[in-house]
Amino acid sequence: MTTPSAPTLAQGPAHEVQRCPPLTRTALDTSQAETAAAIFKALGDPVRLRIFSMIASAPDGELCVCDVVDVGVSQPTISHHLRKLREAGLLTSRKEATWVHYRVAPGVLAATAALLAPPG
Amino acid sequence: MTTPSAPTLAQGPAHEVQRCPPLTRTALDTSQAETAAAIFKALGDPVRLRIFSMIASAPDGELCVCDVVDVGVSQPTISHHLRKLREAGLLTSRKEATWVHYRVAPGVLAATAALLAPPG
DNA sequence: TCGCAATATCGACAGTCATCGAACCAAGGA
DNA sequence: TCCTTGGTTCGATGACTGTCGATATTGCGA
Repeated sequence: MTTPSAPTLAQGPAHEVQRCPPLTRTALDTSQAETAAAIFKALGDPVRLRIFSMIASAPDGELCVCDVVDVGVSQPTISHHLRKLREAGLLTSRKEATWVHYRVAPGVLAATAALLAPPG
Repeated sequence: MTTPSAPTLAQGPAHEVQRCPPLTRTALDTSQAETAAAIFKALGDPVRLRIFSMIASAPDGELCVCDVVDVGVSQPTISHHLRKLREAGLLTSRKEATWVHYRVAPGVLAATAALLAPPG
C-alpha cells in the first residue's frame, strides 16, 4: 500500500507530466522525457493496459482487485502490474476490510493526453 | 526504409488504435490492448521519446536524421530507435539523396490522445 | 572509378521485465 | 485459537531490449 494515510494522492512521474510541454511544441529535455516515458512505459504492456482500462471504465471509478479477472495471468502477476501502475502514479489504492480497491489517479489521463495532442 | 513507394503511409499498430474505444469508456479486449500497448511501448523509452519529440516539434514537421543529435546515444542506436517508432506506425520516412527525413504519421497522436481522454 | 558521407543492419552483451509457484501477511469468522 | 480468504512479496527463470562497435549499403562528387 503506497497510500496509507488520508487524502489519497497520486505519486510517481504522473504528477510531473503536467509540467511537460506538448510533444508537438518543443522537444523534451532529458528529465521531461524521463518522466513522460515512465508513464507510457507503464501503459506499454498489453496485460497492464487491459487491467488499467478495466479500472478506468469501472462504473463507480473504482475496482476491487478481486474483480480483476480473466486477463490471462496469475494473481501474483496481476498484483505486480497493479504495483507498477501505482508506482507510475497512474493508480491509487484503498483498503477496505480484506479487499483492496484501485482507481485512476485524478488528472493523469488528461495531462498525458494533452502531452500528445494539446487541445485547441 | 519501410516506405519505398509513393504515397507514404503509416504502418503498424498506430492505424488500428483509431478503432479502440477510450480507456475510460469500456475495458479493452485482448487485441485492442495489444495494439494500443504497442504504441505506448514505443513511446516508453526516454531516448526514443526525446527523438520523437524532436521530430514532432520540428518547424516544418520533418526532421533529417542528421539533425537528431545530442541525445546521448550512438548513431546506430538512434537508427534503431527510429526503426522502432516507424514499425509502431508513429513515424514515416522519406529519402532525399543521402539523407532521410522523418515525420510524425498523421492522425496518430490525436487518436492516441483520444484513447486516454476522449474530447467532450 | 575511387573515396567519402549519411544511414541502416548485424552480432554480441548486459540489464531489465513479465511470469510463475511458494511463502507470507492481514482480517474475519467459527 | 485455528482455519479461510484476499492480496502482497519473494526468488527464480526465460524472454526481451537498449546499447555498442563493426560492417554493409546507398548516393554523391572528384
